[in-house]
Amino acid sequence: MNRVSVDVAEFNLTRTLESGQVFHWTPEGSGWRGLIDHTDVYVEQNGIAISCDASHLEVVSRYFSFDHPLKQIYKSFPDHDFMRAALLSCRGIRIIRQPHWECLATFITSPMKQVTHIRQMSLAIRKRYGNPVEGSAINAYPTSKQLARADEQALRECGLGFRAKSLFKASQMVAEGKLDLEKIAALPTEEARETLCGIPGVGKKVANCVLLFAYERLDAVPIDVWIARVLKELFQKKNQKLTPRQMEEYSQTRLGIYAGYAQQYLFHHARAVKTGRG
DNA sequence: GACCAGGTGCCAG
DNA sequence: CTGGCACATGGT
Repeated sequence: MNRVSVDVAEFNLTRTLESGQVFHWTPEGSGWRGLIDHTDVYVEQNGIAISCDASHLEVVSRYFSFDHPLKQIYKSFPDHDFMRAALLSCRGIRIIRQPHWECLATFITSPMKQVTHIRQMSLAIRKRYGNPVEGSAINAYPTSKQLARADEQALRECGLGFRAKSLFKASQMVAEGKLDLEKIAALPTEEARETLCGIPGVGKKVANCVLLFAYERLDAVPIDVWIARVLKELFQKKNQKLTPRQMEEYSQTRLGIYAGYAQQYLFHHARAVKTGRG
């Protein structure tokens, strides 16, 4: 165990991990512990200094996207009061590069669930089906083959409710090779989205989450209940209603070329305001 | 106990 | 293509 430290401007570890992208990290000491794929990692932040085990630095740098040009991304944000407020309270959040299957599977469990519930289900699934990792209190996220060996009823016991069927079927598709998640990475965004939407339990919103959080499509905008409210706040003219189609259009044309980033800041800020943490 | 949560699939017009 | 509704679970 040999700790190293690197300076990263425009990075806030805690905000990033609490912004609803990823659900299994746990605060420990003055830092955070979690699994990056199968690697047990402990990360700390002191000012702009980020420290972790030397052997993890490469994995950590990629996972937390230290290469994203945050200054440039901030310049691309739309010029609105709410967006400025979101930047103030969310500064330093980076879009994480998650493993494809882990990201897809966790967001299949997300519809009509609060962030804390998604975390609970995710941890329950890891505990029941995932491989143990030495030094880690939680298991690795189970592979598609491991979940395909489960059954719908057992998945329901992890709190999934009606989402159990979708996750089970999706696991089978991937495990049987009917769907190659690695191939999706090479597709243009529109085709990648269509392919993802062919998976049970995956509609536009979940597809966009997966494109943004696992396939590096920084212009993908998941529109959930929170972002729908924000889009109305930003673009709805009074006495007019914003249709889903219009929200989709605005999200693509008015949030800048890093629309996914803008969306993440707006999402987190809107939630923080609501829960009194903003 | 009503209400809401990072929606999706299906069915009717 | 668009709007309405059922679908499970857990926390205020």
